[in-house]
Order: sequence, then C-alpha cells, then structure tokens
Amino acid sequence: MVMRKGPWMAEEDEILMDYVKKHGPRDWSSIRSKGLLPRTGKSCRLRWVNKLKPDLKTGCKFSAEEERVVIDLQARFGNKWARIATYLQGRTDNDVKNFWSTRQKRLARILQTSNQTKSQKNNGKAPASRQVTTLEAPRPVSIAMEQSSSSQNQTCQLSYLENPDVIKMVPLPDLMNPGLFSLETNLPQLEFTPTEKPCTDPQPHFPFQLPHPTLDLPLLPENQDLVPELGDSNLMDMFGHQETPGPDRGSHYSVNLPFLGYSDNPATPDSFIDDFPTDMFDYIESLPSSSEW
DNA sequence: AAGTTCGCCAACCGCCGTGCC
DNA sequence: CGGCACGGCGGTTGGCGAACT
Repeated sequence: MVMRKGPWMAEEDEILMDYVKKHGPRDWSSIRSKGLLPRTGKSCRLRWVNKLKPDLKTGCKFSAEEERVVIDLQARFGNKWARIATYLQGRTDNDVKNFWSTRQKRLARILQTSNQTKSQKNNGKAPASRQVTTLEAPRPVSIAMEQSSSSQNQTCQLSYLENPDVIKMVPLPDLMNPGLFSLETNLPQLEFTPTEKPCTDPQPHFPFQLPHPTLDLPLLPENQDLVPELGDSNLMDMFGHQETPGPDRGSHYSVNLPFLGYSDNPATPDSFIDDFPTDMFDYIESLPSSSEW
C-alpha cells in the first residue's frame, strides 16, 4: 500500500473515527497493517490528537486566561508543550506550540522594527543588539493590561512570579523603566480580577482557577512533580503553595517582557503591542545599565 | 487591483524513550 | 542484551486567507 501524505480527507477522518470508536485511541500502526488507511500510525495518531478528539477547541483563539497560563507555564517548564497543554482543556500541544511560535515571531518582528527605527534615528551608530540586552529585566514579571480607550492612559498590572501578592499598577509609558522590576513589598496589594474572553466553541473551562495572576510553584526540577495535574483533589492547596525566593531564584525563571506579556483586552489581545506609541522604544536606549540600578 | 506581509493552522520530520522479542 | 517497532514530543515547514501597502 502506498502511504498517503498531506491533508486528510473527510472519508479518511470517518474511517479513523470509526476505528477509534471500536478499538480506542491505541494501536495506531494496525490501522495501516489492517489496510484501513494508507497512513502511518504516527499520522493517524496525530490526526486524532489534533483534530478528531472530542472536546477540542478548534477554531477558537486563545483566551486571555489561556494566554496567561501558557506564558506562566512556559516560564516554568520551558518548551514542554505537551505538559503545558494538559493544563488547558481542549488545547493540544500543537495548539500551544503554534500559539507560542506566532508570539515569538511577533516579538522578533517588533524588536527588529524598533531596532531599525532607532538605527535610522542614530545614523546607524547604535548596535542592533543593545535594546535586547537592556530589556532583560532583572526579575521575572508578568504583565497584564488594563483596557483603555487611549494608549497614553493605559496602565498595566505588573506582578512578580516570585511574589505574586505584590502587584503594581504601571502607566504604559513607564513600562520600560527598569526600576519597576524591583520588588517593593510595601506596595499596596491589589485584588486581581481576571477577565474572560468569550468563547463559544465550547465555553472556556479550565481545570483550575488561578489564585494569582501568575502561578507560583516551586521551580526546582526535583519539585516539578508538585505541579498539580488534572483532577488533583489538592489542586488549590498546591497552587496556594509559595516558596520563599532565594537570592538567585530569579535566574531560574524566564522573563515575560512587557511586549511578551498578554493583553487583557478581550477584543484584541494583540492590541497591547500594536497600541504602543511609536517612540516608546526610544526610551529603552536611555536606560542605565543593570549594574547601575 | 495587485503584490506583500502576517497570522494561523495542519502536517511532517527527526529524535528519543519504552516495551517487546 | 541488542535490535526493532511504536508512540510521544518538539521543531519546522508550507499552505491559505486576511490585512496591509
């Protein structure tokens, strides 16, 4: 039998669905060996997992909450898409991967654009990599946007992965100020109220509610199994767990830079970036080096 | 209106771990 | 114990439609 590749046809899907109904999602290679489909077992499994499995949120963009979860868990687990996907009902590892990939591309494009703009202003004297270096925040932070009609008046919620109880409200233009990343414990604690982007296919449903804008789980590899899995009865207790930050704990986190951060704008999450004032990046180069902070 | 860019998505590829013989 | 098949996973690519120029 000649192996077929490429897009799946409706008839193939039907056969695959029928097979899974009868035999369950296993023994993928026998689909080929029995002559049911001219597809590899791998291909059949992938098709089932990514498209045919029930309860998948197909054709539904990531909600703000889902974005937040992905960002936080990616900072914790790295590119463990399958693991991250277990925290997002109806999402596959491929979904998460694609979401992240698009996000990274967007960031790269934004940085490149800002570099080009800056280089032109400085007659090409500024090194292209400098802004990226400057933007390496000393603390792991998560940014959430407040919706506002004017980008000038927009504010952000800035929280710290190491201490999610501390939340700063920051005017958007100040977002590039590295001083923001210092953790001042005497700041007032603000209540976090997550916004939910409507999604009808199906309704958004998470295996857990986040007690904080950022998950604060122990990051040490030996503690990673403490991360709650679906259906864990101690879910909330475990998420309530906090570990006292060590002196160099920050280096274990990935940094969610402001423009990596998601937007709470339920209509257009990407507008966070798109709404930046065009001269916003100019401020970056005037920042002192990290050793001066 | 045509060309280009971008975002999204589906699917393939290669690597690795595991279980079986 | 080594080879093999298989499944799982992460990285990558290519197609397509929408938005933009």
